[in-house]
Amino acid sequence: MTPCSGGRKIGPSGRAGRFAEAVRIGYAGGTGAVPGRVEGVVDGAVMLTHRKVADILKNGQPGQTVEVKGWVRTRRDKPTFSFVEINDGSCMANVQAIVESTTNGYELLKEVTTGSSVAIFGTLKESEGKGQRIEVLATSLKVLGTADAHTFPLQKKGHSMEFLRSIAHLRPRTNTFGAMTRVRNAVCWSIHNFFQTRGFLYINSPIITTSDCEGAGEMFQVTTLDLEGLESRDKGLGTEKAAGGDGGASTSPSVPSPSTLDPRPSSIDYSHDFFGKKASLTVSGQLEAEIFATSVGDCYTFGPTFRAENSNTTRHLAEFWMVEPEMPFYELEDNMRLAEEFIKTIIRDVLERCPDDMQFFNDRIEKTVLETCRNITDHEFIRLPYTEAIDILVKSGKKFEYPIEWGKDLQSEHERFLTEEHFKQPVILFDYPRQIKSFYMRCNEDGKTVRAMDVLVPRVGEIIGGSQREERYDVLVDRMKECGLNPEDYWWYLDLRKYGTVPHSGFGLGLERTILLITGMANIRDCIPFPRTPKNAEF
RNA sequence: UCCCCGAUAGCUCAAUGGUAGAGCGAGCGGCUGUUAACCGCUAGGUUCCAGGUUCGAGCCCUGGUCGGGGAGCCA
Repeated sequence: MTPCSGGRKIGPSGRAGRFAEAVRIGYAGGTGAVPGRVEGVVDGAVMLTHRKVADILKNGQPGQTVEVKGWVRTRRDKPTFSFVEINDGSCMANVQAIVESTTNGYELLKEVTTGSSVAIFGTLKESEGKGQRIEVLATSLKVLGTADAHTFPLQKKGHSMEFLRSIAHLRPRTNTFGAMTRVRNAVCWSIHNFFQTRGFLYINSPIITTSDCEGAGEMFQVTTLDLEGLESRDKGLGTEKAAGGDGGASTSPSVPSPSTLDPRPSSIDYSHDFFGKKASLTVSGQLEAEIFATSVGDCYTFGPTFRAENSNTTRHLAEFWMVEPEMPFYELEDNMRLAEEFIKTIIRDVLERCPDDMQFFNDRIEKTVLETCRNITDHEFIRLPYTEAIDILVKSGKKFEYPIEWGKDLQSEHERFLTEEHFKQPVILFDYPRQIKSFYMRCNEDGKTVRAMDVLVPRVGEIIGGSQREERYDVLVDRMKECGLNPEDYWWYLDLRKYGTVPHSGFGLGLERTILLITGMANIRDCIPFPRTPKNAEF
């Protein structure tokens, strides 16, 4: 996360100096910025010449002289003066400035349109109107940058999410995306804080991988080969598929991967490629996390993850952020306990740190988000074995589009029934049939199930997928063969079991799905600054 | 990738096969403190693209592009 402090050094120190100062303050300050708690002075830093809107609205007192800088949201003219509302992204609310005919720069008011940037110097006073505690009586107005009202796309009125996606470079200036950005930041802070306060080490797992068994989905290829010089092989969207990755379905013994089905002989010699072998963007940091969990202990990865599947849904991105903790000596029950505490802590932190933003989401986006959040923090998650879930679904008498049968993976409609209708709260499903789960999940003694777990939440579905890992060398080798995998390809993974193996567990949490859950946004593309989806990487 | 729906003014949407409309936004004017201000006036269009049917297509047909919802894959 970016240590974002209210205090920055200004003056001749220049950009590099300011950045260094910000970083230093971030480390010293520890908790980072909290909306509404912006400090004018931090750790001896030079006081800002201007104050953030969040600070003025929260701490500003009548009589104080202030300078406020930001972007104009709206201007309302009266015969002898104007109201100018300024937002700088530090909080949901705008600060209202009164620009009078006696204000220096009053003649510039024509240029003060929605979207323009201004610096206003003035005195704080109690507001005569309703709706705000305090406002700025301007003594001088400077227009930093105009925004042609004819062409500036953002208006005072609401816009559709689809339209805002088409102007992703300007949408952070809206209430919704300002709030989303602050909530996302709070979630990231909470994630690091949760693990750091529990002694987990943050592992920077690689983005580029040459492991063709990393799995969990179709991969984006990374190459420096001259593709235009190569004969087109009509790749289309993704042709690679391998086993593995948390929650991923296994490559069934009877179903070879698509790449082995390709009748065309490979004419590409990867020994000439940059890494000397075929390379891809990571689909999971789990393998790296397992290596470190079995050496330095509790750890987590947190970074971008890439899936080249041609998924066009409100819950999938081609590039998303995933948190993957991995813990030695944890069995499945410990894993579930940690996952539950993790989600609850994130939600509690966001509610505490972003109350205005959350109120906004509840008022304007989805009127049940606060209730949903409280419902999650206040109740114990249901723990339900897969087999019992099947029973509940069968006995529900509800007609589902897809049949319910032990051994088949649950469909979205089944998961939604359990979490939205039957229990009306998060459900942790565990002990899934071994034939629908990945090779690395620990086999149960019943010979039929593995120690997998999925955390299902209302509206979003699967938010966490995880498992206790198979730590028994021989069992893992047999399981790989059962899944049609060649153990030799996994020699280093097997080494972890060969030398000082320990029971261990882990899971993966989708950051954007967490944002979906907490904010009530309808589409995951609006839960990340710049969404990457099939046919979309414009910004 | 599959199924369904859609694309008209800057935005959100109307428009029986027969003159292309509204609200908001924008511009101008008015208003003694506004709060998505309010009141009046004005401007604003290659109806997604390419074909086809028809005397005539925003509307019907074919193909494409893009977008939305659902499904699959999964986080």
